[in-house]
Amino acid sequence: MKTVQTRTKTAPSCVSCSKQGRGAFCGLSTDALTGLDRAKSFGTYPRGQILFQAGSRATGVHCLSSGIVKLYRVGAGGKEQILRLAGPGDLLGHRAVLGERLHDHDAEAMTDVEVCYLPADTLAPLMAAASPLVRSLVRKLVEEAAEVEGRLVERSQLRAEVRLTAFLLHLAGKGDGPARFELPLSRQELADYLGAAPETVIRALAHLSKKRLIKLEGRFVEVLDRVRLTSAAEQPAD
Amino acid sequence: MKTVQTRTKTAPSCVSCSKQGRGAFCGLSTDALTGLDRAKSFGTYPRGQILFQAGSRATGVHCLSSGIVKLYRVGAGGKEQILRLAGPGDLLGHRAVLGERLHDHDAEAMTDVEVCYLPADTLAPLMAAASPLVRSLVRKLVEEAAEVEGRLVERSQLRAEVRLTAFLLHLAGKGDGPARFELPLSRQELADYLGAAPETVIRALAHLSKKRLIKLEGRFVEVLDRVRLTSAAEQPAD
DNA sequence: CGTGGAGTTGACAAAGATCAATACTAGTGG
DNA sequence: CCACTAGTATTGATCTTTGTCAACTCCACG
Repeated sequence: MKTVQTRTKTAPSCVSCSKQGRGAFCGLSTDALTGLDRAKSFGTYPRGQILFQAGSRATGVHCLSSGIVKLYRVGAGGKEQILRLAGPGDLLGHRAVLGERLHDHDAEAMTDVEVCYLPADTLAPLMAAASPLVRSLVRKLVEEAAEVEGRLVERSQLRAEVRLTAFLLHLAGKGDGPARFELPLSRQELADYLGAAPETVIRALAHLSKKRLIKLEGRFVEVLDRVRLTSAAEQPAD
Repeated sequence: MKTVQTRTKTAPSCVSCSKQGRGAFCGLSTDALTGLDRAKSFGTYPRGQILFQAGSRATGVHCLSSGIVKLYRVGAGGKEQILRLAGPGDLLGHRAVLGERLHDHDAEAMTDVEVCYLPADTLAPLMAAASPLVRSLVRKLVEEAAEVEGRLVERSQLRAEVRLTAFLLHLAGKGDGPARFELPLSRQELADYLGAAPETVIRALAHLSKKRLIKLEGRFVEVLDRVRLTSAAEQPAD
C-alpha cells in the first residue's frame, strides 16, 4: 500500500492509443486527440495504490493505459462490493467530474498500472460550452448511476427486511414526526423492487408491525417510531 | 392494459413546473424552459399503460408531470426487477436518447399519469453542439449505467454459481475455442465482485471443475467446454 | 352468491453465510 | 537450504435467510 508515483516511462499518445479500438476516446478526431495529449499527464502506480477514495474531491479523469483497477464501495461491516473492473482504455473518476460531485467509490490498482490523467480544468470549459439542458441531463445520469450502484451494494449486503425498512423510510420522506402514506406498489411489486419473494416482503412487514415500528392497513403504512425504524435500517442485527 | 391516450388536459408549463423545486430542469433559465415548452407535447395515460419497452427505439424523452411510473427489466423466468420508481419531475427514456441506443427496460404507468414529451429531434441538435469529447463521455456513462443495472438484475435472480459462470465467460472473451487465462482477482475479490462469500465462490469453482467445464490451477482458468459453460450461465437449473 | 385476484400464513427445501480447522504458498531470516 | 510466518485457498459442519409450495382468507365486483 505504498504511495509512490514514478514518471520514468513516457506517456503513450492518445492518437495511437485510440487506434487500438478499445477505449473511451476512439471515435474522436485526431485533432481532439492531440488536444488531449497536450493536456494530460502520465504516471505509473504500483499494485495496491489507491487512485482516489470515496468522499474526496474529483480533480480530473484517469484513463487507464495498462493494468487493472478495481472500483468498489465499502458497505456496512466493511464488506467491499466491486462495482467495476477497469482495464486498458477504461475511464476512472469521470462520473464525479461530469456530475460535479465527490467520488462515491474507491479506486485501487490491482496490478501495477499506467494511467493518463486529464485534469478537470481542461474538461470544465468543454462542459461549460455544452447546452445547460444537456448538462442537466448529464447530472441526472450521474445521479441515477450512483443510486443504482447503491442498490447493488445493498442487495448483497443487507437482509431483505433491512432493505424494506430503508425503502419505507425513503417513501415516508424527510420529516421526522410520524408519517402515514399509501404504498404505491402491490406486495408483488414491492418484492420486485427489493429483489425478494412477495412472501418474504409480507413477513418482513408483519415483523416490523409486530415490533410496533409501523402500523399496516392494507397499502397504508404508518411510521410509528421513526427513530427505531431508522436504526433498524442500519443494523443488520435483530 | 389499454393503449389509449387522451389529450384533454392542457400541458403545464416547464417554467412553473420547474419552480416547484424538484424535477430535472430546475436549474435552467426561463429562456431554456420556454424553449422546452414550445417543443414538447403533453398527454395522459391510464394506469397499466406501457410507455415504452426494452428493445424499442427511443424517439424522445418523457418528463413525468403527475403519477408514478415503474421502470423495470424482465429477467430470466419472467421475473421483474424494478429499477426505478419515477415520480413527478422525473425523466424517462433519457438514457436511450443520450446514449443513442435502444431502450433497455420497460416503463409502465402504475397510476394514471400525465407526462410531457420531448422529441429526440429537439435534443439532437443540442447534443450535436456539444464537444465530441463530452458526447463520448456521456455515451460511456450510459453504457456503464446499463451494465450496473444488469448486474442488479442478476444479483437477485441468478444463483451465485451462475453469476460466476457468466463472469468467467466474460473474462474468457469472445473467441469460441477453449481459452486459458489468469484471474486478475483473488478469491476474496471474486466474491466481492459477485456479491457472495469467498467460500461460496470456491465451492462453485470446484463444482464447475468437477463437471469438467473448466480446469483450475490456482489463478489460472482453462475453459474446457465453452458450449456447456455458456448454457450453464443461462440455466438456473443443475 | 360465486369467482378471481391479492394478501397472508405455515411447512418445508434450498442457497448461501458463517465458523472452524487445515492445507498450501511465497517470502524472510537464520 | 531450511524452518517460520503470514496470507491465501480449501474443506467440512452447521445455522440463517430466503425461496417455494400449498392452503386459506379477504374483499371487490359482476
